[in-house]
Amino acid sequence: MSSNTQTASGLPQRYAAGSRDRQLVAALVRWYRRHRRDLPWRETSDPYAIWVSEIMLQQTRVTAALPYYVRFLAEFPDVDSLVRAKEAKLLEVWSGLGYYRRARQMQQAARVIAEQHDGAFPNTFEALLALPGVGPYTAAAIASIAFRRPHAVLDGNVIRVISRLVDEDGDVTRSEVKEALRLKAQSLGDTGAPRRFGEFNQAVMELGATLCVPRNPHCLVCPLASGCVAYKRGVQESRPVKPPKGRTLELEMVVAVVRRGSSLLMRQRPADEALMPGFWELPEEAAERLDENCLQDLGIQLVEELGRFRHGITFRSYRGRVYRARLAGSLPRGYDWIAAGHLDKIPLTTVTRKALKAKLRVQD
DNA sequence: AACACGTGGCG
DNA sequence: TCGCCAAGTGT
Repeated sequence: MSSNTQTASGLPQRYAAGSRDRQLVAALVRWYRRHRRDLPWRETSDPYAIWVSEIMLQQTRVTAALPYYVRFLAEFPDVDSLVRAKEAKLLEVWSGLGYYRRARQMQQAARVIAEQHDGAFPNTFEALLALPGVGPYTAAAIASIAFRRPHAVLDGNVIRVISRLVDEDGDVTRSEVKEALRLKAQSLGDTGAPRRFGEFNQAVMELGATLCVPRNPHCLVCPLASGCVAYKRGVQESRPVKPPKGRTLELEMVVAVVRRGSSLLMRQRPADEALMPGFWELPEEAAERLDENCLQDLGIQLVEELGRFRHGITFRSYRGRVYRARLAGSLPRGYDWIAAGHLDKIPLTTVTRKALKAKLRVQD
């Protein structure tokens, strides 16, 4: 499959491959070897460590993932330690990185590896794809980087680099267009050494992350410039083509700081909650419009505004206000008093971390 | 197929 | 400030 330039359905491939491509790929790999960033997951051949890095890098920048990667591997150095990890510890280590489902899925995958693969890391694209949290991108990345198998990755970087290279003008959110780009990436990688496909994949991604960036790409120093159709036509800034985004929904949010001595009123989100299960948070309410009575159902009366913050999730944008508040009735269901000194030992939602930070700013 | 999921950096 | 978007996956 890897060297097949036809689609499974027998459709003709969309972009031609030739000896020109081989030269471009060679130039790209030379550039990569010279300019690649020193990153810890590039210094290991341990499939487990490479898997951890690939999961963390999903929709996440290298600079954001870096400290988490180091901490995670120190805390959970192998499959076995991840299987045995306490959920609270896992979430604490992941807290702040985002997409928290990834952490739980990693533990599920670790269990699958321990139980169904006898602890040996799966080493084929198909077996990797079967792991929770591992999709086509991550399976191809691990297969090529850790196991030297010839599978092209398709991520945001590859989409950008290849769509510019061939001047793809179709909407890259469409699956047919993405598949055409993936096939082109595969055929490019197939012009090089099969067991170096991982290096090719990383070279394309590194190019996308550092030179072939969304705005103001550095085409003058790009190793692919001589073969880049979009650059030739001067339309590189207009590739890839994506549909316009819908408008974001503006919402208000109120967060209450209720103190008892040096403790704060907080609740742990239920384990079956869709959004950030198991995380701790201050009492909060969100709606289009909120007044000072908004937390009365919990018996909470707002006293004084302490600070403001903003928070956005997908298409929703929250304007948050933090209030000093007091508890009129008894302890609301699901709530507890948490010692302030304990806050750095439990996983907090980002809204709560932002609220506490906004409050500190005001009180300083 | 279209959405939801988090967060931070950049122009 | 604000929108874009980053080494995607699951539903």
